[in-house]
Amino acid sequence: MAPTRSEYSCGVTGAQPRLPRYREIAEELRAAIEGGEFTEGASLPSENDLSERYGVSRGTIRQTFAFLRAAGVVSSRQGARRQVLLGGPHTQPMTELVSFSRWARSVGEVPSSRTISTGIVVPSPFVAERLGLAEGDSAFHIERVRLLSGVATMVESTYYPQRLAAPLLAMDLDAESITDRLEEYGIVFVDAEHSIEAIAASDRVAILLDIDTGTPLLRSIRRTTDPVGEVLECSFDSYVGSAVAFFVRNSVAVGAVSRVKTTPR
Amino acid sequence: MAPTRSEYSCGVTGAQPRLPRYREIAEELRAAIEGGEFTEGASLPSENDLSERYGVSRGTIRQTFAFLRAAGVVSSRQGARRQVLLGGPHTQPMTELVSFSRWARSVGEVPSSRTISTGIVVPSPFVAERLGLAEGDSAFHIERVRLLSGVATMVESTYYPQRLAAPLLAMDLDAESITDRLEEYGIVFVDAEHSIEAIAASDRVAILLDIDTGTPLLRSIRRTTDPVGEVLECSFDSYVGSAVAFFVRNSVAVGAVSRVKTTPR
DNA sequence: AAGTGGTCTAGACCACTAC
DNA sequence: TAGTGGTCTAGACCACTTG
Repeated sequence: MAPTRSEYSCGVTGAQPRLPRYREIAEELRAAIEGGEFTEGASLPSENDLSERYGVSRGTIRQTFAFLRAAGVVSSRQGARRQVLLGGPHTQPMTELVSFSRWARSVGEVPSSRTISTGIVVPSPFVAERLGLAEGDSAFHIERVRLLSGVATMVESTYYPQRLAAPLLAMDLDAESITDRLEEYGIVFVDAEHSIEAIAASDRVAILLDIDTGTPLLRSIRRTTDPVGEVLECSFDSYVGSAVAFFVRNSVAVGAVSRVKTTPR
Repeated sequence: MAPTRSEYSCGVTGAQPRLPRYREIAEELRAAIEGGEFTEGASLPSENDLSERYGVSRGTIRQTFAFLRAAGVVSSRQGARRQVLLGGPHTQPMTELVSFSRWARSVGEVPSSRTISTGIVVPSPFVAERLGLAEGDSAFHIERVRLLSGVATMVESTYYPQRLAAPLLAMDLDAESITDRLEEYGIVFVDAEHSIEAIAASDRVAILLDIDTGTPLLRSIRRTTDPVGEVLECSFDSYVGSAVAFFVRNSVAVGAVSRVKTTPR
């Protein structure tokens, strides 16, 4: 039988693209969990309960749970009710993970930045390969110190493909979120790879962050791509070790993390 | 209509539980990708192609891709063919992420370990909370140095609930994989949370790892639970920073990683 | 305009859990 | 044994991309 939702197609409120039904339900459940209606370890209603309650098919409810599970909010095992996996850091990861500004605001801090240098450079082979450039091709480079409510927290050294140089040069790098502004240009970050390691602060970075040389830094090397798979940036983010951590939740079913042996570069 | 697979129920070969069809197909596709049949960025066959080729419904193929996508193997966007997201570190993360031994073998190294201490302790409130213990309750503690082909690579300090003390005491900790052995007891690790940060090596850890005090370490605090949600371990793993990194791939759709502000402990 | 992935329905059987 | 989640089918319409 055909779907019964007469309002199946997009609303014309003009606002946002409207979430699919299974996402709406996911957000309601997430809100209920964060609101304390279901505490950590509590059992959630069954799929049949929910499909009746929301007037959707069981398949839709399963989509909802697949989403919440990937987000690390619930666990499930065959035969038993699903359980809540503690609140933990709330998750809206992709955008927040890529944008320092958005993340900072989401944790209640005021983000700011101090630009150290910008310009066209010929990147190292390591970066060139990740940007998909031929050897000798140049890239646009920005180096910034990022501050959390006034405290220097990270040094960010980012390489962009040349085609992004124009919009980037037109921005006030210290005042706006690059990610937000690029989004207005229709440039969207959809996939990212992060390599997370611990390194010692170089003299240069130590001065920028106002710490001692050799202090442990948490460095994330990130490569971000757009919907078509084109590389948008390759960034080296060095965080003051004592200020930031990465948090990962994974289950047998969903695995996006792995441990790798580093080969000296 | 009912499913047409007459062999729908489990085979009786007695071997392993047999993978569901969608996983079998996923492994075939993964093998094709790793075998170079589809290179990075290549387009994959359409869902209709594959459902015909494998003689399954489109829904099953979609399950296959949901799995591969969560594993970070493929990307997808509405309207276009799915693409291969580079080989990267091969993924069988959960088990490998939890077991140092399995991981070491999977990267072609020989794992070994040197036990520093074992015993019943009253853990810190931080650990007690994570193990789900009341204040003052005791836990079983094991501290080991882990070596990769003879090189000290990590110090592992793990707390287990008391009920695991018996099986643990019966093992030869330096010779066997705890994870593997516990699995034989029917104890399975299904969910894990990792907090990843950079710290400086203490005097004690420096001696154990044969490095200088203050050297950057990559520390992962892990909490692992079984299918019912009972905590199985809380572990502090400190890796020599130059030896190991964590690798994460995430997309807008699947987010298991987040960045957190650390509060000094 | 044709093709592709995204969303949704309705119904079936199975494996496992809990009582 | 009843209930729950896991797997699978068959078919529908939609939003989006590509030629």
